[in-house]
Amino acid sequence: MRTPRARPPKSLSPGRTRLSDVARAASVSTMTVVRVLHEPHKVAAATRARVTRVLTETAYTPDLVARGLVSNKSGLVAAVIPLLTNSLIAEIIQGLSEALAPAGFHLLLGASGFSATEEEVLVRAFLSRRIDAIFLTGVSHTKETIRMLKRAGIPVVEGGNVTDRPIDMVVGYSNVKAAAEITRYLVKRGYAKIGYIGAFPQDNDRARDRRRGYELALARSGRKLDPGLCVETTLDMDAGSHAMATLIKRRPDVRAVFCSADAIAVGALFECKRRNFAVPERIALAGFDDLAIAGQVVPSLTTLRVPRYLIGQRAGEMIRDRLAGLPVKRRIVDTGFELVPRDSA
Amino acid sequence: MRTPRARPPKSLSPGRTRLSDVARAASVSTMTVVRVLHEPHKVAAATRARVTRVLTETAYTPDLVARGLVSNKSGLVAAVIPLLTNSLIAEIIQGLSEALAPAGFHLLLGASGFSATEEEVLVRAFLSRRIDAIFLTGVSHTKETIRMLKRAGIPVVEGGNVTDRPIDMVVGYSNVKAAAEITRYLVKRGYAKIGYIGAFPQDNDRARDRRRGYELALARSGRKLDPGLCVETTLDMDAGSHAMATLIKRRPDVRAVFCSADAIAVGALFECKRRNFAVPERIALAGFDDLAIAGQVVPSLTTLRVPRYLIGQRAGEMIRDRLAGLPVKRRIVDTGFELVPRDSA
DNA sequence: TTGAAAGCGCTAACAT
DNA sequence: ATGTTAGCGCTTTCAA
Repeated sequence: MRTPRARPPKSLSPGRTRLSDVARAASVSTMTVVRVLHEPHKVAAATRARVTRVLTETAYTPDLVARGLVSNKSGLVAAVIPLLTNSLIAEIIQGLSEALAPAGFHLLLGASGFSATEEEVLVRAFLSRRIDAIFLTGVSHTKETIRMLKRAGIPVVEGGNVTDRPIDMVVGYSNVKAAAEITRYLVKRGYAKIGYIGAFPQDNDRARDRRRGYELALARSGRKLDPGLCVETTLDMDAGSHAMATLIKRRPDVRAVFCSADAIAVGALFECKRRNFAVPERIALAGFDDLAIAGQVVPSLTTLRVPRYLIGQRAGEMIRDRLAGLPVKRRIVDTGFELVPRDSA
Repeated sequence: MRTPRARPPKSLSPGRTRLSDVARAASVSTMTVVRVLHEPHKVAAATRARVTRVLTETAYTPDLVARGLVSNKSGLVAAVIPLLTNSLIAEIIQGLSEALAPAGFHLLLGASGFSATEEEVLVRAFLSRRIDAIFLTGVSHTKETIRMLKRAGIPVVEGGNVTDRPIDMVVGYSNVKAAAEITRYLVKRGYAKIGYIGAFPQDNDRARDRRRGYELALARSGRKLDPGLCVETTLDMDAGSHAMATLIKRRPDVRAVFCSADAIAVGALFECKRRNFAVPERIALAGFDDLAIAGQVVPSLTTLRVPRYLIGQRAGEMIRDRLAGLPVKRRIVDTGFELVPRDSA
């Protein structure tokens, strides 16, 4: 038996058609098939027709892993977010996904659970996959994360906050300014004691900055800061209710509360309702994000509108343009925010 | 000049350390480095120490693309979902992600926008990446999607609904039964005209089945179906408000409404409030999902609790076990649901 | 215990 | 217009 040709599909992929399969079936070399795929005009019409037919017959789809190995481009964009169950973040990712999909990029998603070191682990792993670019939530990361990313030299977009010194690019708004603006609004309305309920600031620069903005606005208005008026908690509705209960117990004379997220504010609002504390007469409330629910609840929630979807979309566009070799005019995009005065304060 | 050795890093990856770099620095062959990485006990202690040192010094991380090419395993699990900005889905993905991450799998996410053909496009593309497994939302897919997946032979988990004939595995609950149960509850409470507001059923078997459950329960109770009592819309709070307005206008005598999602129900609830329609006295309302907001609104929302996070988590576990070669006892997991009677109906 | 060779599926560079 | 060669970075035989 002289069978150096009896190659039983050594590859583990059972049904997959390879370039070489197509080439053999069309009696051409693999390069000709590659050309039909990438530069069809360079192939004679007859040959092209034959190859194309085989291509469709065998339902050939390129192996993106092999292609990635040689081209050194994966077509993968990673996004590291703290938690997906958060309207703000989910919308950013939806925007990112929709901007990237038409350009042929796939999204690799990692949840860090509000941990900078976990973020670092994810970034390292994603770099091992030769990702073409990455989106990070927020602007504070471990030194090692930054080092790895700079060394990799890929486009990096930080999102949801702003900074003068981004790793590469950043798109978001100033959480400090936004929180200060809404706090100032409460001050102007004349509320005496203004409290704060926000998310834990640990590895969460957005939450940290919102609290800073609150403190800054109060200080500027000449008020004394009372840590007892501030409660930090997890970022959900039930936590908002509990935090409100805690705050009322601790400072019964609290007159207004700035909540660093609408989810928290809505929880706080309903806690007030259950206690028959009129809003805003007894306690005024302000939120942050302008979720759909904010406009629906009664009283409707005074809050701060931030362009969630847009942030993801712009981030995706910046990545897309950079990878296409186009110039990206601005590396720092401040999307701004908008105060939305409603009935709760 | 006799320099066949002057290889200026031909690879485009600038800083990346390769296996061969480590090998050279440690004066061993690449195979020895591979062994230190995968079967350290097979390497002499001294050699191992030397290699390990170089490994850390150079901060070597394996190239997962190259590894994937030869091992035919990518370490990638894909998830195709309709839309991320949906608490139900976001929580499923969060559960999936958390179950998969410890096992070292990365998540490739694709949004189909409630389109079966878009899902097909994504599945095809993901298969080109040699994904190890895939999660699909719902149980209805194009024939081609199913064909490709069966041919690929990878673990497939469909989630969020149930079926007797999954492509491979399925974890969810019966949307028909759940919707029927809550509708039956409304019937038992004695409400005369019971309406329905739900998401568009196009390429959305969960929505379709919920409407079926509603119709089934009404029919079984001997009631005549009135299409005028049913409104289909998009899946968000504002749409819920509008749909409620439409329904009230069309059937002013509607006495109760089953909303196929809490987001819709909450929108409907606030629409009733704005019209000073007492809930449940004038109109009773029931939702579906048991989002956090359902327990908070006043009146609290009667709804159906489904284990969102758990569905993703179980799906992840099934995938993990299958890829680890462990036997998966049940390919069809019915997580069930739970009626949550509250004040709105 | 260690290494040499071959090849995963594709593409860039160089022939013909 | 088409084909041949080499090689991406890793792992799997097979040898030494």
